[in-house]
Amino acid sequence: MEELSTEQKIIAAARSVFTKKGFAGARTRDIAEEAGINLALLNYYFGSKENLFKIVIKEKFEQLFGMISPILSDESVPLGTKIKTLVDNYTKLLKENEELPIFILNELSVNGHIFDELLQYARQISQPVLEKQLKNNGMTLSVPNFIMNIISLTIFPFIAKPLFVSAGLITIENYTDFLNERRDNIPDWIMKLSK
Amino acid sequence: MEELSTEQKIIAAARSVFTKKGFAGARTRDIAEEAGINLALLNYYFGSKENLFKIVIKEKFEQLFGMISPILSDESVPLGTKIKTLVDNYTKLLKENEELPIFILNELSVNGHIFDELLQYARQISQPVLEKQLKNNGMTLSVPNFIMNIISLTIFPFIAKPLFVSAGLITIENYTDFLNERRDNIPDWIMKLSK
DNA sequence: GTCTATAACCTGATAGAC
DNA sequence: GTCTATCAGGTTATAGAC
Repeated sequence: MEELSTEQKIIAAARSVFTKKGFAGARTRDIAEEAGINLALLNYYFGSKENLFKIVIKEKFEQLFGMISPILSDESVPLGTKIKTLVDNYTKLLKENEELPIFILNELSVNGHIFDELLQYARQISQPVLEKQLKNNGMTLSVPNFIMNIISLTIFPFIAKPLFVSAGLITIENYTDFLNERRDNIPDWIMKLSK
Repeated sequence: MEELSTEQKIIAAARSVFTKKGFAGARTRDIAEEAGINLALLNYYFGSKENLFKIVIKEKFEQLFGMISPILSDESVPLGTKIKTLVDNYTKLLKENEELPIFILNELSVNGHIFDELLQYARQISQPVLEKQLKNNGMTLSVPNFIMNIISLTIFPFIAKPLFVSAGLITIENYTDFLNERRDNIPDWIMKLSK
């Protein structure tokens, strides 16, 4: 077990605080404290709150959306496998990072300008491969709808957790089971509603 | 056209600023300015930023989630009509209030404690009516999955708009058409994947 | 009720010692 | 590199005149 460098300790703390509180709600003091270092040191290494934030948001954005294009664009993988891989990977990722989607999507909505550089170099999803596969499987759905359906059904239940729990629809103890059950069902659902 | 009272002008401005920036990112100065009044007056009427926020968040929460239970609980309405009503109402509401879902869901995640009182009195969704209707329609899906599927497919596309646009999947000009097309398709999709 | 002025506090960032 | 101390600026909230 290796000790983290000071720089890495700060980034780790920044990940934790920023994803929980958002940019505006996070305080550099809290990050410093969680990193076990002094506030001055944070500025020594990263110069400003915004610089540190950009490092974290870039990382998290990539973590959340970086997998879509590689998985969907591979021509040699059958459509059914792609769906299953995407749903499985997201469910695993989000179980371990519950605040991730709401963090990214909220910052995208509130501080969209911070993403300008980031999105400029973002992999654009290539549609022709998927289009062909959908057609070959006798499916009439458009590619954007196909992708939207997968990630809506998979990601939204994580975002809506506090709501569903408080509405009495699912208990907090059963929520993981609920998500696992959905993970196993979504691929079939997607095939059904793509025809 | 009636003039708004000062109190109402402040609330209107608070709605606008809070939903765009979130609690932490919003400044009372901006709210006062947008209301066309002085900062002191805001505190004269509402005492604190948090008090004003509670009024707005309660209103918005109700606007976003208040419709679910009344629509779904009415025993005399056929299942297909319920789905269509829910999807239509949400699409209309969110077209006019794009930041609404991310605002509520983010505050729920970041400042959950503010909702404590609010959720205490929240209508719990009664499941027996829906359960019966699902069964009578030969459907095997559980009620929580049924509700989750409807609101995932309907609400998430609004939240994911900046993402889909920047990924080059849909242009900003075509997004409204995309949402309208989905609104018309989702009821069929829901029926399909509930069997 | 509404304003100006200011208090009280908080937060990001820096100076300077070690 | 790391710390303590502090600055500079911003933000919420209030005092007090009108």
